[in-house]
Amino acid sequence: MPAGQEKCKQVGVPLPRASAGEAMRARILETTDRLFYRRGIRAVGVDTVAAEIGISKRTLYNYFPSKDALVVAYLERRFTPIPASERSPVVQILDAYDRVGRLFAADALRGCPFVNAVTELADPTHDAAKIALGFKERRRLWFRELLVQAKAKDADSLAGQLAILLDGAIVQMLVRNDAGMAAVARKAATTLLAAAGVKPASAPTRRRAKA
Amino acid sequence: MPAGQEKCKQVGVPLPRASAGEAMRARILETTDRLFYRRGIRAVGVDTVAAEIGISKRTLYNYFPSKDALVVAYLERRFTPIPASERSPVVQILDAYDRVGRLFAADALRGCPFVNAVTELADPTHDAAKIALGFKERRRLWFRELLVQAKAKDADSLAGQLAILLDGAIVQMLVRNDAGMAAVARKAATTLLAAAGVKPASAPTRRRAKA
DNA sequence: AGCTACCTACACAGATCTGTGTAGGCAAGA
DNA sequence: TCTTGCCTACACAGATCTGTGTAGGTAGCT
Repeated sequence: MPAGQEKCKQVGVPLPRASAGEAMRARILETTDRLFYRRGIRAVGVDTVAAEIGISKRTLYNYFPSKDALVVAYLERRFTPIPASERSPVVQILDAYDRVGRLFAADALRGCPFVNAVTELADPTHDAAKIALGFKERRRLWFRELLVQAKAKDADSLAGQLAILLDGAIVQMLVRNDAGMAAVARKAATTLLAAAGVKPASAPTRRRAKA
Repeated sequence: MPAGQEKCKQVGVPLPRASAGEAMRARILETTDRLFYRRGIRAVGVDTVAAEIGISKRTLYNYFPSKDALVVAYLERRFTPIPASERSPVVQILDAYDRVGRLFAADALRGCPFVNAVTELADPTHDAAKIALGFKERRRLWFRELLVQAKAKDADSLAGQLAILLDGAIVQMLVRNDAGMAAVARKAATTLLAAAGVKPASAPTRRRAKA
């Protein structure tokens, strides 16, 4: 969905202002992400977003027709592709737990944005619910693919278990305000992997996580 | 915190209306619970609660001085003591996963009320955050006690892992709209228990969950 | 210079929310 | 009967929110 085009009415010009429109859109989404994620979607008004960016509310509504559209764009922007990795499947899986732990410790994690949106909006028919479902499903399939590569027994079920562990760790970090829950989940993941016949990378629990 | 007393100003009367006040308070909290939990705290106004009960907003504010107080009372009411059980520790633990699965299948579960409150209010200093933390900690300690009884290895760490699994299952049920995630978490719990030297009750995964 | 597209500032409609103020009804007990 | 306490109905203040309407400024392109 390219922005800045629907305004040009097919006049044939090579979209001279398209990049400017894209930049503005990016600025809006950056600030929206920060505010919606940190303070909550319902707690942040459109006025606040516009004021924080330094633009008028009118301009914001020129880029997004409604707050709902802004919410959807916010979640779609969070739905970034998983970067490919050269490392072993088991390391990639266990790294997922380390990553959320590090993010929380760096005060960059306030729960899962998709889960938060589902909770805040409380409307299963909202597009946000579909996006959240898509995100969870993609991660589960990613886990499953890695488990197949690692020749784990019952990769399908185990992928779901590992996904549950990851979401549980995020929730517990939020409520307990303790980044250590990520390591606890990681340890459980290690046990589950071992039970599925997958050997851990090096040491079973501890791993150097400098910075 | 007994209600209906602070109104009586110590005149010596044996609280003639105390029971009526208690009943009203209970009615308010029942409806509040249903609305806050199903539709969300921020989405439900005080007007809506009063109208649903069939009382005036003024009366509601006679029992609870603010919406925040109502939120706190709502969460405190959810913080019920864990009923003691005669059954084996392992069965009690695994039953926790079955229970959330059954509740979700019966459409009586829309995430964890404590986690939802933390997410919706987005304020770590709110009393709701403390109550939520207390709830999570109590359940972890309950798991730990049961694990000690079951002579599990490393009961302390395992209790945290099982708690993460339970919260993860609740989150995933909410987002995926699939009660089956409870059984997935249960299976992971069984694996973790087995790895800790604890034997499952009867069959390792399947369990008769009629009704 | 003139045109066009985008931007700002600002007001405003209309809805919603929390919390209070007031006047009066009604039932129980002295 | 009279008082007291609780309830209702209703209006309202004041804040907030989404979304729109309008007038005018400004920068780039022809």
